[in-house]
Amino acid sequence: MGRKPCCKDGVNKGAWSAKEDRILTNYIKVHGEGKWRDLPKRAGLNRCGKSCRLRWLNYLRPDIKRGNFSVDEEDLIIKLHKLIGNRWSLIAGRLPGRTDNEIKNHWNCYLSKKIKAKQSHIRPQDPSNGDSSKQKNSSSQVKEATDQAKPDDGSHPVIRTRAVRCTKFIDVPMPDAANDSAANATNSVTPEGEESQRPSLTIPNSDTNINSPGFFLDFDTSDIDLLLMPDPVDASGQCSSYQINGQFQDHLPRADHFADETMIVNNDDSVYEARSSGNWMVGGLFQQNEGPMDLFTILHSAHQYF
DNA sequence: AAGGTTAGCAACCGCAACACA
DNA sequence: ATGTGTTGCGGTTGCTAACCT
Repeated sequence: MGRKPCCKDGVNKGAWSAKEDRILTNYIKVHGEGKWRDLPKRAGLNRCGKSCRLRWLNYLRPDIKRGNFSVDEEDLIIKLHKLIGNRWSLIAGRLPGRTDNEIKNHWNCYLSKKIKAKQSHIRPQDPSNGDSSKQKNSSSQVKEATDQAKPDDGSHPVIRTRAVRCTKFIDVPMPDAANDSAANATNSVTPEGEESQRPSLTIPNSDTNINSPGFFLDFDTSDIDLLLMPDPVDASGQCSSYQINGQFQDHLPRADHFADETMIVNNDDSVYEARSSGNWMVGGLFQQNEGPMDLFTILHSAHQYF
């Protein structure tokens, strides 16, 4: 047996009337969002729950910003789209008041073409591509927009982000011998009886100085093969060292910083996100001024304190 | 003025992830 | 551990107004 169909026959489809909007808005004001499946019946609407949810999230929500996209918003969309592709909800999460649907539409109708025009201005059209002035149907336009997510050289394909919640931040005074740490990367057992400086345990929050020496704890390292933290030295977003599967690399394939210290990093087969102010972290740059350090070594050292 | 085309927007659909029993 | 229901996401379609010929 399959599941019950979401929308029964006989429910209203298409554009919402002002009356339906009013009923839905009033209902959600009183009862709150959620339970979308039952909502139409309880609210007295002849709509399917999915349709109600969409109408509320994309149109009726009071915090939705209407009107044209600002230049800053467009820049951010372009930048984020370059990094993470068609992940509209993630992009929308960084544009307060904008919905994923609105951003997607704006991209498909306007931004993708704007970028394409810009690129063809910089790079003359490949003659093998045929006559670019020919009309294109809407599905091929959408496909083009989707393909914009793929870098031209194909070197940094975006797959998807993984996020791991961490609950502890260890503020560790870096040892003076930090410059030895890279060499000790695979063997950093604190000698018996040697008094180590005890790190202070804090809960990461918006005040956590991610640039201070230290690291996040309490996430499953078995599922992480790239660990990064924002480089306090290099504000351009280019990090000078990092590791994948325990191997140090010379240069990050690509990295970017955002105002809230989020960093999304592409490498050959993964995308990771680190967000310090939201207590989220997936990997991150592992770089101290004195030189790169092996995260797992530090984690091992730190675990002795817990 | 009329018909065709394009752009912008709202909504639908299918699928996958998640939650929960 | 598994099955089922719910929710969220991204792709796509359809409608309408504006613009063009």
